[in-house]
Amino acid sequence: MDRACARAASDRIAHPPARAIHWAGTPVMIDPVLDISASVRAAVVAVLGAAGESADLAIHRSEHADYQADVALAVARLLKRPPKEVAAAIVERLPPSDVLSDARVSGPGFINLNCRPEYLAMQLDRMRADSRLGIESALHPDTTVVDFSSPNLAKEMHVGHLRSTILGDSLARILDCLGHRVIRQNHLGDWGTPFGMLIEHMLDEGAAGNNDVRELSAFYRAARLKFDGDPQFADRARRRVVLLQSGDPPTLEHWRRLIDATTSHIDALYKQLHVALSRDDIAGESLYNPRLEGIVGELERAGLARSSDGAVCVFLPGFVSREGQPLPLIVRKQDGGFGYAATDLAALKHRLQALRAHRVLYVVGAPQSQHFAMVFDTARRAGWVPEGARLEHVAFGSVLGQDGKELKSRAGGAVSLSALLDEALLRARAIVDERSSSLEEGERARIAEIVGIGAVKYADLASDRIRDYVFNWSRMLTFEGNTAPYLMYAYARIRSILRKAGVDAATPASGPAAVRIDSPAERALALEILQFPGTLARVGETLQPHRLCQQLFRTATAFSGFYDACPVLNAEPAVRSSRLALCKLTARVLARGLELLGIDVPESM
RNA sequence: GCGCCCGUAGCUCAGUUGGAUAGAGCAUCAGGCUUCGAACCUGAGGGUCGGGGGUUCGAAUCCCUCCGGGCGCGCCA
Repeated sequence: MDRACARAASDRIAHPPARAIHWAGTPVMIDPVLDISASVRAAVVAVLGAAGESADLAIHRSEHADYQADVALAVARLLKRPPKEVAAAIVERLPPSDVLSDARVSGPGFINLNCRPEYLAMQLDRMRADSRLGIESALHPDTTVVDFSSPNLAKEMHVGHLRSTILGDSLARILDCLGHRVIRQNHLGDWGTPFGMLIEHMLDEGAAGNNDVRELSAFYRAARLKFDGDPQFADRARRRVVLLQSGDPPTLEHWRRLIDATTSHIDALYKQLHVALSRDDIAGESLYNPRLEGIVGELERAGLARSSDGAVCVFLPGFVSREGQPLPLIVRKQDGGFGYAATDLAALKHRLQALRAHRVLYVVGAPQSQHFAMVFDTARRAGWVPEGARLEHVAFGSVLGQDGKELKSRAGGAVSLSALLDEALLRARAIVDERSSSLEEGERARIAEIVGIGAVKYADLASDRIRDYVFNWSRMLTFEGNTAPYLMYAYARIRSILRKAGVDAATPASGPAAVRIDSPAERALALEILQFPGTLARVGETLQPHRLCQQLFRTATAFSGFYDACPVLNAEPAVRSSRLALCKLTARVLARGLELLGIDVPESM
């Protein structure tokens, strides 16, 4: 288990376990590992003495029991006794418990642990009564900056932006849910040499079209061709950059027109994608322009940066170039202009000092890992990074085509994001029309939107982000296995049951304990549901939303098994109300989990 | 050349930071709808975890080495 849970577990030895449910954001310890740890810890201390206080209990889910503890194997060597004997001694010393029904030694020294059904039911009831579903709020909330999406000015968003946008949105939601103060930063690429080129081309052509970014994209390509082929134009473009950077009013006016066109384009896409990014979150490269001079000066005075071949560079130990020479981080170019290293350094300093961030996340592709390693290292050496602050490059793999080669926008082969989403909607609509032909037109359209967008996002989030991603329609829109539609279908079936039973779906439960755990299918579902808060806490540390996807998939699978084995509506009254409560709790977990991934759920489909 | 990442079933992927016989989905085969939604469920076959060493009671996981693939490595961002 994660560090937070381990800490909470040891607290429970010192203080009597609080059984009361706490409301309004105070921690509700749901995860059975916490209570199991307390019992096992007591037994281990009884066997080992003080050394047992710090021993790793290694409690986790098991195929052979509800949970297993591997602590005996780990500590056997310290005691110079056979692991099986140590395990038996620990089992012997387990205190009487309302948590565990049985514990036995197995294999070379594993301790298999089963929970009492009444205990699982009680934990579920506590979770049901909690509007936060047992998700603990961080005891020491961090201010966390999440830098993600980062489209470019005057260019259409394409598949290459998809991962950063979706991953960043999900991580921001999750960290926010865990009680941290999240500051979203959309590092819009709105500054640099391309804009001199664009504005110069605008002036040549008399206009830059209207506010349609698709036109602007063509405009961009035309300007680029001219820039590459016409040295005189290239010179004018470079001079225009200087005018832009020095704040020349007519130049700025044209630049703002580009900004307006771009923001209306990306706003529409964010809305369609259900990504929580607004204009207020835009902190583009231009924002840092006035500070670049000062940043470079500061680095020079600190002895970190020095002149090299006419540029100003930071040289860091451990970074070596192709020729074996020290590898520079170029903060100021030969021509006096500032590169993206300077901008990133200024942005980082701003986030640490003005925004007072404890944690800064960069949701940016893996190819830039060396760049960020150098930027972070420089910031530390400059003394900008407070003790304990974390700078993390949340790296992800490249988007590849079917041929396994990287999709590159400059090659002209990149699929535009809006075209991609349009196709996702069309394909989802065809499936919904076929499967849910009895529903009305408007209803089918709404479902197709939820399913289509959700499928695309989930396909991206469900695989480990560090791996390369092969862009593949059938992968995105296959509705089987670990996919959004599978989870949505489980949710829709629950909602159907709840509608028939007249149960309100969204609100926390009130009243006395109602859940009973009798059958194996109920137990399996209960154990998955109770994993939810701990999984979220873990994702908050590892920044791997695919672990949340995995957990939701296991929960939905367990529900399908339960659905198959356990009739709800026709069961006898006590069983019926218990199973209804289990259904409703499952629905809330699925809906909340998907919400944290930025994905909507349909009430029917 | 140096550095980082990846390599797991025919395909697409997990593997809870070192634990039991390496798990899912797709595909294949065999079953299950007069009962809450079959976009579902149950079962079967399918593996030298890229190769080889090492550490360990115990390795897909940690270390070394080799092979294969990708990316980065001075003025684009």
